[in-house]
Amino acid sequence: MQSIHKPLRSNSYSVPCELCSIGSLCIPLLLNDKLGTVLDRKKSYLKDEILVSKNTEFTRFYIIHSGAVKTYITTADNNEQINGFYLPGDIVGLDCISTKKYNNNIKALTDTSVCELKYEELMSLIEINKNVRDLVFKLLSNDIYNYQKLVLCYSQYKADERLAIFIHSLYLRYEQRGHSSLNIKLAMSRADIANYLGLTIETVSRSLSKFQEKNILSARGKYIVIKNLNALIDLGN
Amino acid sequence: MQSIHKPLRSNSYSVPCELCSIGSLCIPLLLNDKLGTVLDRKKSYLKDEILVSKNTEFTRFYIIHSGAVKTYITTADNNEQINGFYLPGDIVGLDCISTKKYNNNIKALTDTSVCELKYEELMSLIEINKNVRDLVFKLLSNDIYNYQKLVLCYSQYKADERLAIFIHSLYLRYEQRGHSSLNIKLAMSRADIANYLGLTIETVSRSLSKFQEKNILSARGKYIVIKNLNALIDLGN
DNA sequence: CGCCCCATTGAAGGGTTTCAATTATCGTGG
DNA sequence: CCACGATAATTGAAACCCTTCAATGGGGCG
Repeated sequence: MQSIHKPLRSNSYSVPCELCSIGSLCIPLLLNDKLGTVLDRKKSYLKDEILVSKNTEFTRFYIIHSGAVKTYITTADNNEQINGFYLPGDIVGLDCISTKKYNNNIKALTDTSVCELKYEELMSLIEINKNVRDLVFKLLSNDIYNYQKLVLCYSQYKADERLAIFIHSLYLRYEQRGHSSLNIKLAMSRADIANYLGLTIETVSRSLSKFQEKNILSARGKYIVIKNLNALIDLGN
Repeated sequence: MQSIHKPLRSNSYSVPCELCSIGSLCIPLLLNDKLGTVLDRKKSYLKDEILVSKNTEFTRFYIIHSGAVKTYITTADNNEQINGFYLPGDIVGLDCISTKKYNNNIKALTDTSVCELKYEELMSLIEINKNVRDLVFKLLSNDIYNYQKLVLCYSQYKADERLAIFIHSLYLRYEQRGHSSLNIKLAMSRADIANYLGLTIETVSRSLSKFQEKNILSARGKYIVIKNLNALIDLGN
């Protein structure tokens, strides 16, 4: 069974540089001569490795090339609270410009390679390149918009609806990065999904089972096949 | 009874210009000669007046001078979903840079006066003033950070805790704007609070009653007096 | 192949919502 | 200034959804 899914979107999924959120404004492409000072390309981290600890000095953004990371804080009672999953093409750290510190821990969900983009050097680049400036504004603003949608998801929707929205958003995110497919390989565990959605593992599992009974999707471990995209969208209102 | 509270923080509460989120970088202060082209100061709106409708072209930010506004979308089933309250000194519209459209409706909660800051002109100002640029980056980044905290609030906390966090955050926001006081006049109704926190009116009301039984605060209509700030903070873990 | 972890499923309990009724507050006009 | 009506807020009881606790099943990795 698994062999049906595995080739469709494996852990080694990555975006070509021109499809990442930096897009055609990738700093190395713009400034070949500065390559290496602004951007350390393709640094690798192992599954469960911590890229960044909360409250350490903010020095650089992380742009996911392959794999995936989660951002989370540790609450007073030593629980994890995940507030973001980042997939290939995504940029991590935009929330840190104001605080100058990392507001979250960043941990690799699988083996992950990233481009590391130094904050200070990006800022100096902004001064001499209007396109880079506009891009960074756009990325920041888009991040806010995404969080607004997440807030909406939490405060308005029930468990089934939240999960439907979550899976659909994963579909859309892959699509935006040029991987339009009804077959999704989850980078994160059920526990991570539950935590992120403000639910328990059991509830997520039960909702997935309901979706399968309704023939909306099939879920087998980390492999999800969307069988009725419209029904999935409807569930999220 | 009401007369005890009313003078403490009335509807006419406003921040002096140097305490708003724009701070010492207020555009009119920086560029006296450009005043009027970049910023229309102190436009007034009546209670319940809609400043902006969702999906209209994004042209300007709104900086609250006095009063308050809420941002919200209307869901498919014609319900409101509030995702932000903006108090004097706050800036509205940062999420619109990427979409070039307003992502939310903006409505005045009370009679409200705002500074209207044109987007295009702010952008040209950014090119010639590094401080303005850094400020805008900071505001954007801070907005992301705030939404992260809101997401945390939703997914991790129960009704009592959410409400405690909400009231405490109002206290902190007034404090940051130079109005440090345990007496808070709510700009929004119970219905708005409930909607924002993902709860029902009844749950909010019951939680408030519990807080009063524990002598943590007193709530009378829109007037709240925090009687035990530490206990309130503890409730939010 | 076997172990361990992750995921699934079931049943009971708790918190929030829903529905309903009452009380309080605000704005308006006499 | 008080009275009135309309709106907002509070309180109660039942229903529902999600969580919690517990047990079973399955998949991945050494």
